[in-house]
Formats: sequence, structure tokens, C-alpha cells
Amino acid sequence: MRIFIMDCSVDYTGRLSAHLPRAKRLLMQKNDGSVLIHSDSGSFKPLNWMNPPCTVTVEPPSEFHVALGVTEVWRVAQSKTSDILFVNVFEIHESIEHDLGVDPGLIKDGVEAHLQELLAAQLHFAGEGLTLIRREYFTAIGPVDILASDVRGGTVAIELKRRGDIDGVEQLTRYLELLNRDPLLAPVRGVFAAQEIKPQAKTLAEDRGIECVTLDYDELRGLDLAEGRLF
Amino acid sequence: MRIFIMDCSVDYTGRLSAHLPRAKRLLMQKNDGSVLIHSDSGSFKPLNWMNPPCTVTVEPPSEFHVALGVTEVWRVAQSKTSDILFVNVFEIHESIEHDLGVDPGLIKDGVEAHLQELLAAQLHFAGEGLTLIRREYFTAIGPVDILASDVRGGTVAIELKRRGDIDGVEQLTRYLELLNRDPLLAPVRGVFAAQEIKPQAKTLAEDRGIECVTLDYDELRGLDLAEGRLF
DNA sequence: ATCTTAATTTCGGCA
DNA sequence: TGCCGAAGTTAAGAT
Repeated sequence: MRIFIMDCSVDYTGRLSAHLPRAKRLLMQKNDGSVLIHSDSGSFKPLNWMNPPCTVTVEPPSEFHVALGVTEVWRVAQSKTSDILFVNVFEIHESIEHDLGVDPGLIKDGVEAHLQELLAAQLHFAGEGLTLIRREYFTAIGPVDILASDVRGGTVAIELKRRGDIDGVEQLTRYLELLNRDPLLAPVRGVFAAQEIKPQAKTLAEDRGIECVTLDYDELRGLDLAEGRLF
Repeated sequence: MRIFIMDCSVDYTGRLSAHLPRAKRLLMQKNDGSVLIHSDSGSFKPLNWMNPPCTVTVEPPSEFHVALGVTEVWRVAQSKTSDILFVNVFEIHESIEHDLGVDPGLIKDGVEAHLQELLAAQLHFAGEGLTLIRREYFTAIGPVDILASDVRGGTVAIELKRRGDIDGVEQLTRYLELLNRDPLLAPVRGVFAAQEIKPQAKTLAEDRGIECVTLDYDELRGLDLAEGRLF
């Protein structure tokens, strides 16, 4: 990885065109050739960037560029798409280079997959008397997050979201419509479970006879943690 | 802005929990206190980060940490949410600091502007036998996106939107009313062009005798690229 | 201020 | 490899 602190202006042409006026910025060039241009504010998104795989070639500046004070023009080109990023270098204040090696990578915990795992193991949070049929129950229009049977011989389709929104209700509605055509499963009712359910989604769901359940992640994980302490 | 090349491990707790094993990485600390941790691969998204506003405080390592070789623990905390990022520092290989000042910011050629440019150059996508009169044809109530003449001596006003909605049709209707009062231009008919036209807008437009055209951005751009190769 | 929707989305999964 | 959906989505525009 190479890091440059430099005065530069930038031109990008690809899916859109964009321009960065001259300013002092950080330019990061990763081992795969990708380039990130950061300012001293904003979030983690760079002002400009080029995704790998890409190559950087240094070109001599045109007369026009020289007149403006540009010493080098870096052409960053994507191999697949025709995206091109031109970095017009005015002055390089500092440059460093380090070999970071391959990163072991991020270990995540607490995403929807984890919620699903926790809920499937503790179905009473989604309703009483439920027995798991299976997770990721596959249908022609996509997988149902959790399918369970209730004590009355009916089936329950559970749609799980971190944040419950209208589109999640729509999704569950489509599943229910399909599943209810299956005589082996029908009647199938729906449960919309999320850590947070938006009022509109709740209204729509209940209007369609879909039960809403708000999940407490800490509570779900509570048993998980208690188990963890045994080790 | 401060840049560190360091051996570190990272723990994040917030909307989810995440952990980064020990490795050599780049840590960027911006002026607003925000922190980005990058490896030498992946795209512009950092492995871990903390959004502004946030504060960084250095804590002495616990006994447990010392035993592992941690020399410092950086606590990066969000002011608003309760997100916390712990950076366990093993060794700092290099650190630099630069004042970048305020960035003038990115100038984008919006998609709509680009669409207009592409369509004006390839008017056959908006209808047969059209000849460009001009883009941004100015009237008393605002600029018409594209004005063209057809083979029958009539004029065509094209209103361009990324997504075609009712208000776009209303806008075009007002232009048409005005333009048709000009004997040099009349008769003027309207074309409503967008990448996606909502059913309501389509109904309203056709009810008023306005033609609807759905644009394929890739198709428009495809020819653009082919032309580009000529240079 | 809140909500809706696009993004040079990125990223991961699975068919 | 391509499609589909989630993301600590983020970010910009509209209501």
C-alpha cells in the first residue's frame, strides 16, 4: 500500500462524470491497484475512487496542464468497465509505502443470519406452541426465513428483518399467498418479526392478518450468552 | 488528518458486534475525530470505521492485553449513538500528520444532465425524424429540456426525467401550452422521456396527447462509448 | 425534521 | 458467473 499526501485535481468518467478541484488530499493506492482519494472530513466514502482491478499509469502532463502547474497525470483505468480516473498531480507533500500482507478479515456478529439462528432456536419469542419445520424454507419465489407448525395443525411463515418495513410485509404476503396453495401446509399464517417495526409496516401487516412481533436482540442473545458462560 | 501504519486488533460494538484479528493495517483519523481502518485489499469500504462526531481516548491496556503484547487501547466513541470501537495497538510502524484544510468538494455531472446530453445527440431514441433545435430552450416559465423539429414541420418539446412522475407531465403540459402560442413553433407536441415512467404519469400523459418514451440508459450510453472510440 | 429513494452503492450467498 | 437481497448500508433529495 502506498499513501500520498498531495495537491491534486481529479477527473472521473464512468457511469457518471465528476470533477474535484485542486486541493490537498490523501491518495491511497492499494496493492490491487485500486485508488481512494480522501479529504479530511466526510464519512468513510472517498471523494473519488477506482475499484479493482485497475492499473495506474503515469503520463506526462499536456501543455495545458503544465501551464496550470501540473507535474504528472496519473491515469487510473478499470480493466473491466471503461471507467477512467485522472489524477492531476501538482505537488506531492509526502509519500509512504508499506506491505500490509493479507488481512485475516472481519468477524461479524448480530446480522440477520444471526437473528434467524437465535429465533429458530427459541421459537416461543415468535408465538406460543410453535415447532420448527425448517429455516430458509425454499419456494419458487424465494426462501421463507422460518417455517413452523403450530399446535392447531396450521403452518406459520416467519419473515425476519432487522428493521421491519413495508417491503418486508409485501414479501411475506407473497410467500403466504403461495404457501396457502399447498394443501399440505394450509392454512398458513404469517408472523413479521423484527427488532424495530415501522408504524406503516405494522398497520399494513395487521390489516392483512399478519402478526407483528418486536424482537429484543439482547433478550434473544441473553440465553446465548448464558450458554456461553458455561464454557 | 493522521495516518498510522500499525499492528492492531479491533473490536466494535454498536448495531452489531465485529472483531478484527491482529494484523498490520492503515488507520486514518480525520479532523472530525472519525476513524477508518483499511487493509491492503477490498474496495473503498474500510474493514471497520466510526462515523463523526466521535472522540478518541487512549487507555492503558489491561493485564490481559499486556500479556498479549498490546501497548495501548484506543477507545473511539460516537457521541450520538452508543457505538464504540476499541483499537488494540500492538506496534506503530509509522505515523504521519497533515493539515489538509477544507475540501472544495466533488462536482457531479448529474445523471439527468448526462441523459439530456446523450439523448440530444441521439434524438431517434425520442422519435423518428427529429432534428435538434436546442437543449435548455428558454421560455418565460423555465427551460424546456430539449426542443426539436419533426419532418412534418412541427415542433417537439421533450421533457426528460430520471424517473417519470406526475409533476413532470404537469411541467411539460405548461410548456406545451406556452409554446403553442408561438406561431413560429406551433404545432408543438410533447414527448415525456424517462428511464422509468410511473403508471399514473403515463396515463395522464397519454390522456393529454403526450407521447411517453422509456429510455434505456445503457443503450444510450452504449452508442456514446462507440462514438468515443472514434477519438 | 422526517421520509423516500438512489448509489460510480458494496458485499455476501447461492443457483 | 450472474442474480438476489442485506448492509453498522450511506447520502441526497422531497415532503
